[in-house]
Amino acid sequence: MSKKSQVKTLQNRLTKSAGRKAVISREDVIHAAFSLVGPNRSVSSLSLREIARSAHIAPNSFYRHFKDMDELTLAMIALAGRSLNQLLGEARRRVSKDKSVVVTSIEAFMDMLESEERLLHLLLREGSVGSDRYRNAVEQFLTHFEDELCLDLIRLMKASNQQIMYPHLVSKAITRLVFAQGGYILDRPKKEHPMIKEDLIKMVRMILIGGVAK
Amino acid sequence: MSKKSQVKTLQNRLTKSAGRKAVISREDVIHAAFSLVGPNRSVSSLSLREIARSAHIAPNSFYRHFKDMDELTLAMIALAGRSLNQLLGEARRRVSKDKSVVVTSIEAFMDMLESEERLLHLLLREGSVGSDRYRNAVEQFLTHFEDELCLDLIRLMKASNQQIMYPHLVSKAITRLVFAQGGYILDRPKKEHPMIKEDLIKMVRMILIGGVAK
DNA sequence: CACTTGTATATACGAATGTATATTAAAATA
DNA sequence: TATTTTAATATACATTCGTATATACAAGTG
Repeated sequence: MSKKSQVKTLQNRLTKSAGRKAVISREDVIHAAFSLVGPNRSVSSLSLREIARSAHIAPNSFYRHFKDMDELTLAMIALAGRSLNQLLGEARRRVSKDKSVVVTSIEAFMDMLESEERLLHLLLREGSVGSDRYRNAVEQFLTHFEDELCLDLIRLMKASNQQIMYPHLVSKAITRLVFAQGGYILDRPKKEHPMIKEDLIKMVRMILIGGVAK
Repeated sequence: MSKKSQVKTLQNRLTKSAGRKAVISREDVIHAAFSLVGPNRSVSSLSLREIARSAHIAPNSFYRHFKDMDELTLAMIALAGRSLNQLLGEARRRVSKDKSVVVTSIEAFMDMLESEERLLHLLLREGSVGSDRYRNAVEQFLTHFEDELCLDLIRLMKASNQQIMYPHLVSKAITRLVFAQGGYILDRPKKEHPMIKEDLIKMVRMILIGGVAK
C-alpha cells in the first residue's frame, strides 16, 4: 500500500456502506479512549472492548493500531504530554514584565486544567499506577518540566544578579507541588479554582523565596 | 450469637476439619488484600475472587465481612492512615533539641516507606483513582496531617518569636510535597533513598524559610 | 444430647473480557 | 475492469468475574 493511500480522504470519512467502517485512524481510537476517562474512571480500568465500543469499531480492529492496551496508554500519555508541553511553551513566550514566568505558567496550567481535563488526568493522577513503562513515561515528562523550569530559574537569577543555591531542587519542589495540586483540583468545583490558584501561587512564591534566600 | 462466641479462640484458629475453615476475621481479608498490592498492582485492579484466593476462602465468604470491594478498600485506607498517624505521633513526641519536628517527621516517614511499603502505597499513590468515597477518605487523611503540622508550626513560631504569614499554606505545601515524593520513592531502589531524603529535607527547609521570611 | 443459629463452602449462571480464526468489503494496483 | 492487498467485521472459545442459591459443618443454647 502506498503512502498516499494511507491518508484518510474525505470520501473515506463519509463512506459507510453496508455497515462497514471506512478507515479508522489511530487518533480515533485514542480519542475514544480519552472520552471514557474521568474522575471515576482511570485509564487502567478501561477494557479493550469498551474502547472499541466507544470508537464504534469491532473489538479486533483495535489490534490494527495497537499491540495491546499498554501501547494505547503510552500513546495517550505522549499526546497529553505534548499538549502540556506546547501550552507551557506558549506561556513562557508570552511572559510580560508585570507577570513572572512562574505566575504565567501556573495560570496557563490552571486554564488547561479546566479546558483539557481529560488530557491532564493521565499525567496528574494516574502516574503512579499502571505498568512500569507507563509510570516511567509519566515520570519522564515530569522531569522534563523540572529541567525546563530549572533553566528558566538560572537565567532569571543571572539577569537579576541574585543567587540561587539549589536550582534543581527549587524547580523540583515547584513542579511536584504544582502537579500534585493539579491532580487535586480536578476533583474540586470550578468556583473554588480561583482561590486554589491564588494559594498555589503563594506556595510557589514561598519556595522561590526560600530558594534564593541569602 | 453471644459476644463471647465471636472471639476467635485458639481452637478455632487451629481446627480445620474436613477442608473447612475455622473462623475468618476481617483482618485476615484485609491483610490478604494488602499482600496483593505492589508497584504494579493497584487496589482498584484487584478482584473479589483474587482476594478470596489469597485469603484462602471461598469467594462468597468475602461478603460475610464486606459489602463489596469498596468497603474493603475503605477499611484498608483506614488501617494505613491509622498506622501513619501513629508513626508521626511517635516521631513528634521523640523530637529532640538538635532535630526539628520537621526533620524528625520526615525521617520517620521515610523509615515507614521502607518498612511498610504496601500500607503507604494506598495513601501515596492511589489517592487519585477509584471511587468518590475512596478518594475522599485519602484526602481527609492528607488534610488531617496538614492540620497537625499547621498547629506545630504555629507553636514553634510562637516559641521562637518569629512570624509566619500563612501557616496553613506552608503546612499544605510541605505535606503535599512530602507525600508526592513519598509516592515517587516507592519506585526507586533503596540505595537512592538517603539522597532523596536529603533533597526532600532541603526542599522542605526552603518552604519553611520562604514561609517565615520577613 | 437435640436443636437452633451463624458461618463457610459448593455449585451454578449470566455477563464481560481478550483474542484466535475465518470471512468479507474496500482500496490499490495493474 | 480484473486482481491483489489491506483493513474491517463476524463468529467463536476459554477465562474470569460478581453474585444468587442451596448445602454442610461448627458453635452456642437449652
